[in-house]
Amino acid sequence: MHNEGAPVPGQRSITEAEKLAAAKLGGIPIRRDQMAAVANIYRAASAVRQHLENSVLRGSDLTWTAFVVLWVVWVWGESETRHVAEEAGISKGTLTGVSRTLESRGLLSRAGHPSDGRLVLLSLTDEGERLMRRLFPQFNEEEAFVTGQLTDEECRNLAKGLRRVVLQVEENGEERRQSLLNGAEPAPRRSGRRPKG
Amino acid sequence: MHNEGAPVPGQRSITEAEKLAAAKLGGIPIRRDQMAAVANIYRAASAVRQHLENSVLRGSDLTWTAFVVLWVVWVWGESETRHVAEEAGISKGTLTGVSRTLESRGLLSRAGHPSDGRLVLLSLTDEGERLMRRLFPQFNEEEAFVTGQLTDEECRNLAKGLRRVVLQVEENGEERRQSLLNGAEPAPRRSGRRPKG
DNA sequence: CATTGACCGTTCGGCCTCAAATTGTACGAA
DNA sequence: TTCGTACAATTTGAGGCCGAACGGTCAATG
Repeated sequence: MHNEGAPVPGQRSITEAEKLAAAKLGGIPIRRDQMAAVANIYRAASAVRQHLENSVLRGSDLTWTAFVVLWVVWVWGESETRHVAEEAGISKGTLTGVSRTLESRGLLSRAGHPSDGRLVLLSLTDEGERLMRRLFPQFNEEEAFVTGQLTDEECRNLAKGLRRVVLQVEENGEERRQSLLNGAEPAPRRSGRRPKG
Repeated sequence: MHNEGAPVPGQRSITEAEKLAAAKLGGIPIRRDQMAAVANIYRAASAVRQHLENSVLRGSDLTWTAFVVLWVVWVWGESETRHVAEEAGISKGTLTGVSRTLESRGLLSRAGHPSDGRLVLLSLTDEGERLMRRLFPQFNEEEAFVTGQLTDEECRNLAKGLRRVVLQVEENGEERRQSLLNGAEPAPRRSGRRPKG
């Protein structure tokens, strides 16, 4: 079977996969180091999310996203939704749904902005505040667990490298995407709302 | 406004957030480096996924997950679904849906295993094969773009650190989660299928 | 040869997710 | 004051996502 040589899911299989991909492409050069970096970023993110959801978050029936939203509002205090969405890394549309769920559970409250009728402000309820005070230390302890094979300095270096990736996309991504389609209109998306008519 | 001090979304805001979180917890120690590492893993994963989906994948109307599934089948060849799900980092249930979508678009084909009636084998159609041959180089080029601020060696180091995180969770995660609930039955989940009766 | 237990992929419920369309508010200019 | 533009959050449609329940298949055991 093709899978015999890869009993360990992590490093082995990726390295193995790289070779197979190289063979597949026969001649066309691959940026292997970059490929490995991206693959492992995604893998690590999934693993960490899964572990957190199935340990500390499970007991409070929170998803990763719901927790992040609560966390953002907790540390920043009452905030406009667009800032929360930005900071939590989700779209405004997603936030509408998530915050409604959290509101229905009595953890979050939404209020109109006193002077600008377009804005909605999010803040934690007392119960939400209590929950975060209890949950965050546990969450942070699991962050320490998942990074347990790294020293403090290695964590800092890891974060530094990742920040460069984030900045690269945030600062140059839009331009890059523009130049990729050079002139063509951006491709449609199968899903998404349709025009009324 | 609370957000004035954080014009750059990456490093600044996280550092700022850490301070605010520290203040919130007043006295309770935080593992900052670990927190920053985890936060940036997730941030980077989202940024990279978003960029890829909105550049090379958009044109073929593929999601990240759909692409990864195709990629796995492409490099490993005809494979049993459980291996594909494992390798792609998604659950079996999700794979059922994704592979059905891909099959309906004529990119993937599913066939029963000749001798074991429980298994289903996935393989690319000719069209799927052609698509990947065309798409992967573009995908890899964007992987190079997002890691453009890192040298080859920095990419390797980044990958190495991330692999340690993945391995830590894969090797010790289950045990850790067990010990966390020490004795208690795992908390229920709000969503998920209900017993028939 | 029937039972049992292990394993496989599918189904299902409740979320999350995005981007585009929509609705509503704000504010400056005509 | 009405218009138009800008920007806010929400709605919507298609799909991804998980984990538990499920129904089918396999192989060993009695």
